[in-house]
Amino acid sequence: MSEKITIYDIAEKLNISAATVSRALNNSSKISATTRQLVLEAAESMNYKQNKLALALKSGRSNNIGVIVPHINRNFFSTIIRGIEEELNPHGYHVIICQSYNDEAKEFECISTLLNAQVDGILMSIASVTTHLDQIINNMIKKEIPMVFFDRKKNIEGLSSVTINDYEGGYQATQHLINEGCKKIAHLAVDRSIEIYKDRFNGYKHALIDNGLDYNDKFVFETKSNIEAGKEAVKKLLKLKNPPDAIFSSSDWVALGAVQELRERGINIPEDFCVVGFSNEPFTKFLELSISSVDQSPLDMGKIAAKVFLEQVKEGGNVKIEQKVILAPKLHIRKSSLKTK
Amino acid sequence: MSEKITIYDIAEKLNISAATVSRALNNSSKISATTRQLVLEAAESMNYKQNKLALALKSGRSNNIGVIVPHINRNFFSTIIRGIEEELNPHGYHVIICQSYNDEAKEFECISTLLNAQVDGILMSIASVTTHLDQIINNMIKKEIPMVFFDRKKNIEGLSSVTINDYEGGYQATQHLINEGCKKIAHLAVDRSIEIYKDRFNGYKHALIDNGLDYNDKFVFETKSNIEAGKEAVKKLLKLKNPPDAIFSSSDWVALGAVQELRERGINIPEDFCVVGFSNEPFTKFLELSISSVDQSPLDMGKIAAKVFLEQVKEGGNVKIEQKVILAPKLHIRKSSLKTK
DNA sequence: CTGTTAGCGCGTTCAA
DNA sequence: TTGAACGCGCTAACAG
Repeated sequence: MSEKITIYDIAEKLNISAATVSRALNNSSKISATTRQLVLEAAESMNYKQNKLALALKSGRSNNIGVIVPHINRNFFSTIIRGIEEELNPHGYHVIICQSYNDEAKEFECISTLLNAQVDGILMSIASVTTHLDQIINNMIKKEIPMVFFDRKKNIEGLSSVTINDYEGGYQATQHLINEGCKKIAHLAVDRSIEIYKDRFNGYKHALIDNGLDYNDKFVFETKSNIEAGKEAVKKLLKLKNPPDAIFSSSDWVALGAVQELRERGINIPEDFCVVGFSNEPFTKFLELSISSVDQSPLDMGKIAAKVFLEQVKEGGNVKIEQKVILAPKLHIRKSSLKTK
Repeated sequence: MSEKITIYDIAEKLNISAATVSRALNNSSKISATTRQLVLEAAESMNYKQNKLALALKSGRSNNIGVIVPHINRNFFSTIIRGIEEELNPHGYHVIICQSYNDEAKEFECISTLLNAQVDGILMSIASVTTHLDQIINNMIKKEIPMVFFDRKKNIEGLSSVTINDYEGGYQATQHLINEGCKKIAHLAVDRSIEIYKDRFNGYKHALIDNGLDYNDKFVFETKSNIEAGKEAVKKLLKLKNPPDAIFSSSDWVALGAVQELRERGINIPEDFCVVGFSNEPFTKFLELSISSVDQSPLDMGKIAAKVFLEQVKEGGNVKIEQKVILAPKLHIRKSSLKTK
């Protein structure tokens, strides 16, 4: 009864050709209103569903687009994905998600997988700076499969990206700590071979310099992006002869770990030590000791990345548009860094 | 150079037929070792990639499976998805994710979308109890497209599900509160038309009865699953003539809102009021006032759901296997409900 | 306005 | 062991 219904089935029933059915279904102009009506009704009653696969095979387009993120279970990334979906679904695109787990090899697999699945484009946040990526991206450019980076990008000619101004974010966070009276500000940087973390670090560094404070190598660590890493970093920092009185962390999770370790040692926040994180993960807000953090407006980032992709395909691949959208970061000041004035 | 390479291209190069190329690539037995070797080398050098779309059109299988969850940005669901991926990727399946946003109509769209995309199966957690679902699921059964429920299921003959024992979870949480000396335990239930919430409620109710405590309708609210709803619920509960001294919430987010509201009003937790949540979201653990919660082992749930799906397709649709896997919940006791003895 | 034909890329008959 | 032909379901080109 509900076996696969094709346009041939409905053509047969109506004693017309499959092509006519196709035209009726696709709102072609070259068809009479009556037959169109007939076809539509028949299709409805027979519970016809278009086979997207055949369409994809025919058109060379799958209407699927791939999204690659390091981790799906970070609010930042899941929110970006929501933004992408909200923008793309109305245009008939579906989103296939892969996780790179910040692993180069896994990321390579993700791209291959998606390309095998014949996606019409890839929106991604890179796991790391890899040379492998170069050749695969060259292939994509030749095949005219758009790739759009969000958040973590690579600078590749012809490819668009949507990022925030991470330098500015790092600068704002550090300036805020300085304004609060912190003199010895440490920085926990994650992996500075990735542009965003490098930029945040540079923002931090230049804010120090611009304010006449010393930049100190010993105050900067690269860590994993998790709670434990934050705890470890604090342990190391407090062992220094002249320990810091504040931390600007490029990761909220690291910031959280730092806060936990500091409190465990009886250090008062924010009176004796201030902490600022990055990403504005929801938990930073609802902790009793809420953590200041830099918001990256992930929903907008996702939506804009999707829009950039749509413009790319709209141009039919003839016009190469390379957009570099840079969003403004927004520092949310909370208890962890706000000394009562 | 890297235009689309088909088996015809490599057939032409080798002066053989496309069929032979196909055979070589698919490890057919009916081919000589030499030609196979030749084909494999040529394919490699020409950077041939199989067109999965054509394969899917031909075989009727896409190697994509759809996953539908209410929200992607809940750690519980994103972890389930990770479990599904970890289990399914090695078998060549890719995962397409859709969000139903707990909306019936949207959920209906998700299923249609996925079926249109010719997925080989759907793993889902339902948004609500809908009659629409029945007919669409009947179609899937006829078409022999497996559907597996996880967490939020519907009881439909022939369909498998992976859930936890929510009744037991509710019972454990409530028993724990009773053991801590709480006498008047309220329950925040989300939507009891959904089985899991009904079961948790029943576990709560029977724990009360089994311990000789009164069950009181006025102590049970249905709320949305967010922080604000928790705050509102507490406001209402505290207005009662004889207010409760504990809350068992079916949602961690609601529990968090409740805790926030209670503390805002200067009520001591856990001394004067205990709170237990459900889902074991990460934040429950790292709050300074950590919240007790019932863990649902989402990673296992995802993996098992995937395994159930794999067994289903392995049987080739001939054998109907209906599995109802029920995992054990695990209560994690934290500060919000542990009175110092 | 409608029908016929062809082809998207693949696997799988049926012959040879 | 290999090749030619076909069909999966659809749309686009060309006729009529």
